[in-house]
Amino acid sequence: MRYSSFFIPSLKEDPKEAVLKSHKLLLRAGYVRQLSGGIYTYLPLGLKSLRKLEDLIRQEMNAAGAIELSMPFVQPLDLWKESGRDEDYGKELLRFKDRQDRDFCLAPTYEEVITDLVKKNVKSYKELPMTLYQIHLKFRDEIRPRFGLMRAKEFIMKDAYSFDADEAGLGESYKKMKRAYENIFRRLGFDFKFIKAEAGEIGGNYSEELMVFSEYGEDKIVICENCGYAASIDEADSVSDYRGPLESCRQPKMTRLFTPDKKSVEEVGEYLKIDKTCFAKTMIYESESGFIAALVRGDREINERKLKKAAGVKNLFLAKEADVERITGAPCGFAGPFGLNGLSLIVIDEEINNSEYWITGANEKNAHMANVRPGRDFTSDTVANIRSVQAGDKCVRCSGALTVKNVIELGHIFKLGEKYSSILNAKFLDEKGESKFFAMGCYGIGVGRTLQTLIEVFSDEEGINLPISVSPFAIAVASLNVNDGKITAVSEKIYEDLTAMGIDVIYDDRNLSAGIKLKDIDLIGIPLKIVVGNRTIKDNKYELNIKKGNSKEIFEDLESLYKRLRELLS
RNA sequence: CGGGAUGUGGCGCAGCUGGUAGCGCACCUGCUUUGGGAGCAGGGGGUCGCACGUUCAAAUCGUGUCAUCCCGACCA
Repeated sequence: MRYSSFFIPSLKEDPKEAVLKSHKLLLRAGYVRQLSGGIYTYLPLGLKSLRKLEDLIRQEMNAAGAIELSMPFVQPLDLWKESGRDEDYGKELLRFKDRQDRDFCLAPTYEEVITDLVKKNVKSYKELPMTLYQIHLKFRDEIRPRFGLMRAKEFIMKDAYSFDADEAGLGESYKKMKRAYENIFRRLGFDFKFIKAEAGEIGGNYSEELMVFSEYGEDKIVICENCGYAASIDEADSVSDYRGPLESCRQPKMTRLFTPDKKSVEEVGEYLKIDKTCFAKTMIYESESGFIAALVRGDREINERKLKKAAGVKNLFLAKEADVERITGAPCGFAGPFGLNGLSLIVIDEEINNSEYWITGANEKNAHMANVRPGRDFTSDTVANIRSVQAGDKCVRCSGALTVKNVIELGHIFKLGEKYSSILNAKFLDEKGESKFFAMGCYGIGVGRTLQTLIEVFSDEEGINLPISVSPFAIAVASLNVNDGKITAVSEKIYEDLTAMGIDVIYDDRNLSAGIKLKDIDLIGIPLKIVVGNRTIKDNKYELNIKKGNSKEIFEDLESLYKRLRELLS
């Protein structure tokens, strides 16, 4: 491909709408452009890279015995009403009507359609097991799309669905897919880990998320380096062996402390010169079944997912200031667990229950209370683990020190069991002639998100630095002066030779200064480049640059250069 | 949906105590240049997001609205 006849609108400066490094690079290197919030055009360069990534995924899916198909992006809403997920998905499901006034939606996922398809076309156990997949668009009307392709409303996903005769078969299909995922992400060069997860809207009884480690990941997981325990921050457990703060706090009754304008644990702790771990933080939440007070140790964060579970509620958010004032009788920042009005539940963390004395808010302005004792000075309805694990906490399995790491979720695999087959009445006949529901699994990879994560993980100061298997071109040939006949002749020959060798090459034949061309090639992420300039002609030697490691190799003749290239590309 | 911020040529920004819309880059023409974002000369391009209001006069002040981005709940 000649650069001059391709379309690569690169940007010299960082676009202001991008925050994440990978998002800036996607835009600067001319891979994508945003049309509207969460909706993107893949430019030619981004598309080339995407296609290579898709092919790599396809290879592993096919190798695992999965069969590719393509399902419609626009789906009749009736199917979603039948499965009941019409309501489950809520506003994320984008609905509209056709000209006959029939209801349709854009596919946020494809369980309904695939189940319907298999139900109508697979009748016997002899055809099982079967795994079908596609690499296709999905649309979820996200509340807040962000970070480029990381969370887009319209996005590309590889989704696979397995159908088995029974639970044991499902286990086998699931294992195969998991292995395929491991191959894919290993080939891409990622540092990743599977962790157990909640099933979310998709449902089912068992699921694991594939997490890639990255400093800028939106999710956090907890890991024990000692025994290999790993779980999402919302699921992770840690030992509650904390036993009480200060000796001086052990008093027969509560003591009032004057804390003028000191609201946060941070401020009060500093003012009183007392460690944050001596405090019990009281937070007031609002839920569909009323107001809830939740207590954790002062240095900890409440994990709202855990709290939801412990309180048995679906919707949970921090109460408004006015409500807090009404319930506690004091401004925000001075809440304590006693004498609260209009509360439906008090949930305390295990650590709070384990220890005997705490400092809490006094439920009056500018005051806190010391020597507050669970059971004596206040009661709780539920004791549970509602705190987020923090680094240094002890592992529940081996008591090793836990670490918390940022990750990006790129894949999610589920054992669905009979969830969809039973709702949609999808049955086959087994060897005894009995009618049975299919045992299903489903397996997703966010393909666009994976592309951006590759860029997030593999880039340098100059620009994108993708592995050759997914970079838009394998090699660039830069002619540094297109007005010089000799340079052009050599460049053209190399370009033609490489093309004849079947190498995916981009030939920078633009009539621009050398600096611009070299910068552009580095920015857009071409792993290898051959530079043809004055020196090439003068010394009659050929120069190959390797982006990874920023190294340079010189060759006496083209044959030895090509030989080296074949090596690098094999 | 709640909280915060920003909308000015293609991109990045200045102008915002009201009074002729500006800079850098990019773009077009010519000449010179070509090993890391070239030089000179000339040139084109903006109803200042949109609407209404205040005013003799609005990019500038007010109200509303839309869009984009950031923080939260959701998720590949």
